Amino acid sequence: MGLKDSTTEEKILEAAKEVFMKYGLYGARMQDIADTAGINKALLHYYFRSKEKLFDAVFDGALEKYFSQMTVIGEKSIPIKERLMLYVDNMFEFFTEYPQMSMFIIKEISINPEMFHEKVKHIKQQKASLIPSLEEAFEKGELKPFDPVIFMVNLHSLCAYPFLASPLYKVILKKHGYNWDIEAKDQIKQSVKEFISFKLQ
Amino acid sequence: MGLKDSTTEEKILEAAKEVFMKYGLYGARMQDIADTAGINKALLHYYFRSKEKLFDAVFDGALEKYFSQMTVIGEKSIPIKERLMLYVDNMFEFFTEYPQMSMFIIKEISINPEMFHEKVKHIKQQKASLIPSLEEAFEKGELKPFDPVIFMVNLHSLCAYPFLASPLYKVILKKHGYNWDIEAKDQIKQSVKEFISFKLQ
DNA sequence: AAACAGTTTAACCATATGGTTAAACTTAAT
DNA sequence: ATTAAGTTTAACCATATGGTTAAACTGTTT
Repeated sequence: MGLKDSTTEEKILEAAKEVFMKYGLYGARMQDIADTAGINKALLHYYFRSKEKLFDAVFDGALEKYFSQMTVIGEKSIPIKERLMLYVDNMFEFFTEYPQMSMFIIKEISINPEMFHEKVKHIKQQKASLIPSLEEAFEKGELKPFDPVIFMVNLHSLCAYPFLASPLYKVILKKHGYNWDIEAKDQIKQSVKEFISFKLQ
Repeated sequence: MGLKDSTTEEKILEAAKEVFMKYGLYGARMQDIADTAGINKALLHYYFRSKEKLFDAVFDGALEKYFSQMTVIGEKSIPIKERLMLYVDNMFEFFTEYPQMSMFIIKEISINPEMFHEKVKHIKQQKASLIPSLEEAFEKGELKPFDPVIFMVNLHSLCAYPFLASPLYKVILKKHGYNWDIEAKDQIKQSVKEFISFKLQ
């Protein structure tokens, strides 16, 4: 089996990403993927034995990329507040590049949680997290203590939701005279930083 | 055509809600809906002419319920800060009752934005919003001024995302010793209130 | 050039899918 | 009891769907 970067295999994976991310495992059609890749439908089965296997390749790739991103936490030498700001920058950059990724992952997990339970075991256990750094900062008195896990939930909410809901916001914000792609996204990033600055004062 | 509350029609709508919310328009199967409702597949077409019509009934209902909820903004006599806290309570209550609704609406809009553009015209234009009340509070000097639209985006992020991502959080928070259904949800609500309190000081 | 392995295609196959139809059933009005 | 209208069902239909197969094509090795 050609594990090398066959152009065909790449084309298939690219097309599969596009179609699976839009319609999900159930909603996606193999013919649609083949058409998008510009190849014969039988080739899909030649490179990936079945729809499920092809989906797994796409989903595993997404999961890996997503959790890698979420564990980019910067140098420990940098002050925690600055690291949090960089974290916000990273998240906005990531979600700008992959706006559908959160939706895809969350939706597929909600349809088939068992599968995720299986996969989460294979993901490198408990990767780097900002939580220990926050706790350290509490001890050193650099930050007023609060629950770091709940804080990270809030932080992710502020960063991820605008992208998740961007199909909605593109319509709604326009009514208020904002353009999502041009200014709104950056204004929101700025406001997230202000929001957490208040909390960190 | 029986527009009265026929038990069969209700059963169909209930089942359709369940299946469409889980799999979306493309992914849902009419047979699945019929089985869930415990009726014959042909009955679906008797009450709703086609899959699309049935979907529309479900989606329109969801859209109506969603936008109604988002425009419950409380009495103008109540101070703005209290009204915002009540707004948070309302959102958490709403998302607890309909945890899949945000995902459903956003996902379907992202697949078919044109349809949403059509429907949004029929929704009562520009329903009640907290934004004018915020602006009024700025003028009266009750609040330090900030962009009220962007603030509402942040507020919705903080409230909606935890529910959207709950399939993920149910797994991830468990690793940190939190149980989503028992305490985490309430702790997050509390933290959202603190978060916006900082901003409003 | 012959042999060979890897790749691609067209033609299939069985089943699933959205939808239709005509007949059977139910219920209330005459 | 008969009629009529609304409701429900089983049996179909055409097409879409995931998947298979055997043959054809391509490039490399001998």
